[in-house]
Amino acid sequence: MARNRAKMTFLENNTSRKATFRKRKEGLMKKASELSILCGVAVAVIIEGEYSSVPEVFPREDVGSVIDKWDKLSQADKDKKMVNHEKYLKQRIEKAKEKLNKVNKENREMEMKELMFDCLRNKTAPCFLGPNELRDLGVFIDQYIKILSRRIETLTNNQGSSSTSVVPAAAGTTSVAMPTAAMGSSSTGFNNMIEENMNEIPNVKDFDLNRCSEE
Amino acid sequence: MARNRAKMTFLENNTSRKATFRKRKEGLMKKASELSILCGVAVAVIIEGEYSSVPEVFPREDVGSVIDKWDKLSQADKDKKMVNHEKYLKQRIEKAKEKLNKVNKENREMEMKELMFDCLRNKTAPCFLGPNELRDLGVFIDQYIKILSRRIETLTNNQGSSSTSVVPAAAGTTSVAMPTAAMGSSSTGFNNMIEENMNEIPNVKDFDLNRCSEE
DNA sequence: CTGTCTATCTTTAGCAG
DNA sequence: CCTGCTAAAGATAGACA
Repeated sequence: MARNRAKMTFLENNTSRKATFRKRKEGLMKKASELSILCGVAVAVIIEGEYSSVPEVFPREDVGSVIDKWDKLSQADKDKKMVNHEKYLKQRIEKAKEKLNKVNKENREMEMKELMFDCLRNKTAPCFLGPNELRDLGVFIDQYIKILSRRIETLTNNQGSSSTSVVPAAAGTTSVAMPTAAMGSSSTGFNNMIEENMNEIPNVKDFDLNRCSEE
Repeated sequence: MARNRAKMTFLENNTSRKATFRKRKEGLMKKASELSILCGVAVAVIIEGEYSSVPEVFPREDVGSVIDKWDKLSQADKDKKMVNHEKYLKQRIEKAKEKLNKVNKENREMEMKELMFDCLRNKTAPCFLGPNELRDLGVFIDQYIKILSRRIETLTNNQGSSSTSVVPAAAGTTSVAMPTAAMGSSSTGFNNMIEENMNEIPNVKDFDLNRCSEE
């Protein structure tokens, strides 16, 4: 996993597999050692090598004591803890998918936001938008206005004399059915609010899909 | 091990120790998983947590099969493989020390080389050198000249008409007792040779001592 | 094969919500 | 307690000696 990102599959090439085995075994042992030292816990690592007839074993007084404790557990406890590799990987895939969905959602939101502010700047919606996109944009703007309204309400009610410059009470909770049209004639107060928010248009986040395929 | 380098000791702070434990446990499991996949070997990791009553266990069909194989080994094989943590760390320290010595040696050599070429440039030895340093420098230059002579011999004997421009046969194998004096009146041939070598004066290498203290 | 180098990729300590 | 972020340290694949 350097120079060029390798995909996470069995290494067919004999030479490189063995080289990788040696290197990564060292790395794993080191990590185990560090975890053991930093957190004061016993750690045992057993690697059943195709390269060494005898399993490679890591640290801690003797591996036996750690193993013994494992052996003495009830079967129920073992079942609970003994995640096999496939389950482990499935768990990781699930987590990765969740993250992917979340980031995709965030991306969509941000694109919407950018689009919305573009509309405001040009006083019209981009001509490349289809009916579906326009509807989605409308829904998004509705929600956005609601959020802004709620915030305005909170701020005016709780701390009317706050130093934070907030637009008094324009563009209330009215839902905008056809937003692009509505925005073309928005009030001055609303425009001020827009100005303030212009600065915080975030960039579309990136999400590395390879991280999913790797796990 | 980010932002600021932490020393490798038990984490006294309860909160950060637990946080580190969780993070590093995940990391260790991931590494184990990867090693298992890439090299097609069975790997078992058992972590006896102070945070979980039951040991944390990693992958591979069932950990039991890996453990069983370990259990079935002869005591002799076990002793051979069952390096305890202290031994493991001592081994690493040994290796680190060897590396340190090696790098120190290289550094000294390179400093000598630089010094030598400084002498040649200025046609005299730096005034800050004590008798011992001068003697060491003399010894070094002796050796250097010998190496050069040997190379010249090889090249002139084996490929006298080679395209490689090499000084014919100056500054033979004569040992220089007081090198700085001798060099002040060196032959033109030798000076040419020096010119050629000027380009390859290497920088003094660095060696991170922290890497030793950490292990 | 065993060790060394280094450009890249991955892990993680310390913070901020 | 947990989650997410990020700068910095660590790990390592591929090439080479």
